[in-house]
Amino acid sequence: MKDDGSRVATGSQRRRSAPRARPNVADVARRSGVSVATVSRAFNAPGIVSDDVRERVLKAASDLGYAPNAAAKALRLQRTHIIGAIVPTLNYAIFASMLNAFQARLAKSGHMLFLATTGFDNRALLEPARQLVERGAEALLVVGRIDDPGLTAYLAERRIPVVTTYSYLAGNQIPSIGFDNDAASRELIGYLLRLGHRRLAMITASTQGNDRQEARVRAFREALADAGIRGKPVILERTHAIAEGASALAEIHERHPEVTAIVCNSDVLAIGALAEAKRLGLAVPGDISITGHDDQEFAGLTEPALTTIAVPAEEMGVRAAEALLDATRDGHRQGPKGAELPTRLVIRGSTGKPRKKS
Amino acid sequence: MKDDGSRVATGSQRRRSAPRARPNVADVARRSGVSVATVSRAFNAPGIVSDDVRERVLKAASDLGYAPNAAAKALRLQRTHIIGAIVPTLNYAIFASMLNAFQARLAKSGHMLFLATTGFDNRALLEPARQLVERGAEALLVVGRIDDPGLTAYLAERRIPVVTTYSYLAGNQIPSIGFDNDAASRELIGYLLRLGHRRLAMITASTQGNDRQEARVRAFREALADAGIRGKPVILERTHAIAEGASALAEIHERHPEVTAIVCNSDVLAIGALAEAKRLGLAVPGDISITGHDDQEFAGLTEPALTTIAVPAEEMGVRAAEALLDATRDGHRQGPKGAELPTRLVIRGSTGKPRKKS
DNA sequence: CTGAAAGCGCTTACAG
DNA sequence: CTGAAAGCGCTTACAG
Repeated sequence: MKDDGSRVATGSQRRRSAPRARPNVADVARRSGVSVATVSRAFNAPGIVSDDVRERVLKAASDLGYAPNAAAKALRLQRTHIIGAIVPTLNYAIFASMLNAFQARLAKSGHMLFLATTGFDNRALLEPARQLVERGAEALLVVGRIDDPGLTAYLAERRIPVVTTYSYLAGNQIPSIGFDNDAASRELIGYLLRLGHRRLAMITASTQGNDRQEARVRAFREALADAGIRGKPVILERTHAIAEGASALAEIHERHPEVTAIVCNSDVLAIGALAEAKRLGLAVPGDISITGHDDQEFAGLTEPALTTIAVPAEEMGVRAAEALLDATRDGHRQGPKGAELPTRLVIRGSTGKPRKKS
Repeated sequence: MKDDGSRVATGSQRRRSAPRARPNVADVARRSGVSVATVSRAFNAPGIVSDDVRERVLKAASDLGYAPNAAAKALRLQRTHIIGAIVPTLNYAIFASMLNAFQARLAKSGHMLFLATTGFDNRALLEPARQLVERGAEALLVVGRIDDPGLTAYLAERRIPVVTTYSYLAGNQIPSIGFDNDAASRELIGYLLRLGHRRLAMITASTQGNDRQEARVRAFREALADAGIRGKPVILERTHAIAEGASALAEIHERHPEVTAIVCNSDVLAIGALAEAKRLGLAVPGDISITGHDDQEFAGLTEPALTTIAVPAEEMGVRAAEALLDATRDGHRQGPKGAELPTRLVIRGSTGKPRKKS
């Protein structure tokens, strides 16, 4: 806890050597011959200060390179203008893109972003949330449904506005800005059924604490049932990686050769499946149709290009920022508002009619 | 600036209604029958407090849900434990990946991340840097060389440790953690020359305020000159987008049909070029070789897979975090240390011997 | 329109 | 080992 001595200094004999790194209101006040109160007002309520005094203060401040101390302001105002985000990872383009838009929107309103990354399991959200809040976050963006009642309680107790993204969850206690995972997957599956597919399989990322994957799996089961397709649906749960998509496809090929279409719950899994299909000499979509989820940039570039579901990543980021900014504004303390955003089924070359029965 | 009245309250009659959102040291002190000084010590210098008192304090704190106020600590300690990062965008996997590793490493040491995104032009770095620092960042990660002497001066004056990533710039005033762009590009170009290519073109992203692209362009010119290849090198400068890579390839095909190999300064540009080559009926690498830069995940998945340069994204993030953490530690105020990291030429299917002269 | 003073929530040198 | 008090840098109710 030792320092070079010039920064922290309690008592009266502070800063004897080098000039302090950052000038404060007192320095500006001295230089412009007014009180610190006036300096503060010149910045925060300029209309209330006489023109010449204001100019003098501003000039002095700029000469000195003065900028208000954020910690002091935060302490005094009980307002940090910091918003936190908890995302599974930045190594997934859709999250990165959402966050990019989120932070840009925050910056536009003079807010800072605190970022935490956790894995994909939303049951481990309390700790990072607490960290963020204790360090000053006044509101929180989270990806996916909050399952932990402890977290909900913690946030409610401190009146921290939260917005859940990715999944739009109607009627949930916590407002969500996202899309309907169930409907989006059903649309895709409906399209495959209409093409004539009867033997479908799903490759999903872990559903543990991941409501988005859960919803897609449920949609799959229900859509098949609704279509009168009997038998245990083929569903393989893997971790979220290209290689896992590949090995899952290999397993389906070996153990469920009747399958003609594979619904992957992320483009990453689909890419892996696609590569493995080629390796095995399967024609896509001739022998097997493959679909993805999210419409990452590379989805349009594979061979064949991937049929997938485009997801409003940027818009979720912007809307979440605005909802949180709003909920955090002084006076307006009634919680952020959710919003359901549309997805889009993007049909490309990786899907087609099922092969003739062999 | 109105509030619900229960949060900010100056004077003696504060919090008459609801209990305050967050308990403070005084609350804990009262509940455990000690002074606030002791409460503080129980947390920050536990060894100095008698066992039973410490336990009592900790119990009271936990009952109350006490957590220290970060702003107050920051003000008192003159230490925020916040580190800032300025990256061009999160929409580029390599930056996202670096940042992901950076923030994870910071979190492990109890530090928070402030993030700012600017475009690719490093001449616009002063404003975001100032924002970050004024809001409490104690150190800064920047991508690419800092060209603005105003920024260098600003940072030096406030003794803000900075680390520049991506480019390793030996002998620079500001330490850098990255790789040698020149050497990496030369290695790639050397490989193409050895394959027999004589007519090369380069597609680069904007070199404006982007030393990485600049270095690669320079390497290209010099490598060609060194190889005794005369004539004005074909260099197309585009913005950083798939479609731009595509249009650049089309232009090369039309105006420089003699070209047999195209060096793209990013995988994104290369992807576009690859797609356009196919569209034009050019065989890759039969008619034309195409290379990328960075080895993003999708680079191995295109058809043919992309020959490219793998870049140590995660490691740059981790090392930058450690360097900054170190430079920021109390006592140790001698500036972060740079490091040169290796790249790796990844040869895949998009490159081959040049076509026979037609 | 301006200033003196209190207080936001902490930590720590100083005394005991 | 513990407490009283000062002070980090701000803003604002209160007085003038």
